[in-house]
Amino acid sequence: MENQKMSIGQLSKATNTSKDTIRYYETIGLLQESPRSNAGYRIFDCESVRRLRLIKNAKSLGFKLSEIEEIIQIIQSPDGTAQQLKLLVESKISSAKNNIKSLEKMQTALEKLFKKCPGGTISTDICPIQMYLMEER
Amino acid sequence: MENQKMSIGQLSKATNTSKDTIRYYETIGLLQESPRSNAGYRIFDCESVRRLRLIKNAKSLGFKLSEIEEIIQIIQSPDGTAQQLKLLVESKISSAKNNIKSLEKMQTALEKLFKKCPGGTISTDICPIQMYLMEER
DNA sequence: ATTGACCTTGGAGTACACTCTAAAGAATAA
DNA sequence: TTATTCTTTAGAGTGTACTCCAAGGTCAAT
Repeated sequence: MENQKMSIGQLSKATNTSKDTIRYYETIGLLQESPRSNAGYRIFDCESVRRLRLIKNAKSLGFKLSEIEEIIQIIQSPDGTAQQLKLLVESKISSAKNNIKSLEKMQTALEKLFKKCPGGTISTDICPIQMYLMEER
Repeated sequence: MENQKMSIGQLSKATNTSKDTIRYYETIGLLQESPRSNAGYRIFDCESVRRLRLIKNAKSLGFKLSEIEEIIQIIQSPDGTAQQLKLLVESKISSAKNNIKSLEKMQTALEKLFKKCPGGTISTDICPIQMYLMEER
């Protein structure tokens, strides 16, 4: 059970990742090329499961695939440091904050319009939403 | 000055939108086709400026181009109502809220990792960030 | 032997919003 | 006149992350 070999379909189920996605990750180098059976079938093991887990976790933190590639390189390098990972996390925090800020601005503006707009069947010509959209900014 | 005619370059400057973008908006139907000069040059007027303003304002509220097309149709239709616009605004509010929520979750998780990680030149093997990434979830 | 589920590949398609290119004609300033 | 700048088009390219397809080979069960 220690180093279980599995096909792409089994890896797909084990990690809840589509086969296409697994192959895609291989082509972009996020997953290293796996050994093949005589028939040319990919043979994965628990290392692939771990790698896919890393990718999923990193994605859930907002990292994109290119950034995850960086993370993997740091982790795999013998001279990769915690500081390097920490810096990536830090910059991701700041981009998350920026994104939140801009979404909050939108939300505020949208809510203002929502409150101002009487709704109903009145013409859009006198609707505060249309008026806002027409304003010069 | 009332209905000033202008070339695409002038419209581009007036609205701070690239010429390519203006042509692109035309091809996707967001900007209606404009009359042409003898040489085939597009001739725009202040109506185009207003339309582009609308697009920019709507974009700044987080609407995508396909949604802006909807907005324009509502505004241009004689039976378009304020209620229709209000509904679009409402659903945009809720998607903004969802996006914010998911970003905040990321931010929280990232900040937790940032605090936990000592940084420095320690190996990533004992780094809380790497550990988090390796966890099964 | 045959059926059905599995695997392979290259390549195209999707969504989104542009951005750039090349080749050509048109307008303007010196 | 000439040089520069402006405009046109179709079509390709960008970035992100897949997703789907067809045509074909493989494997396990009946």
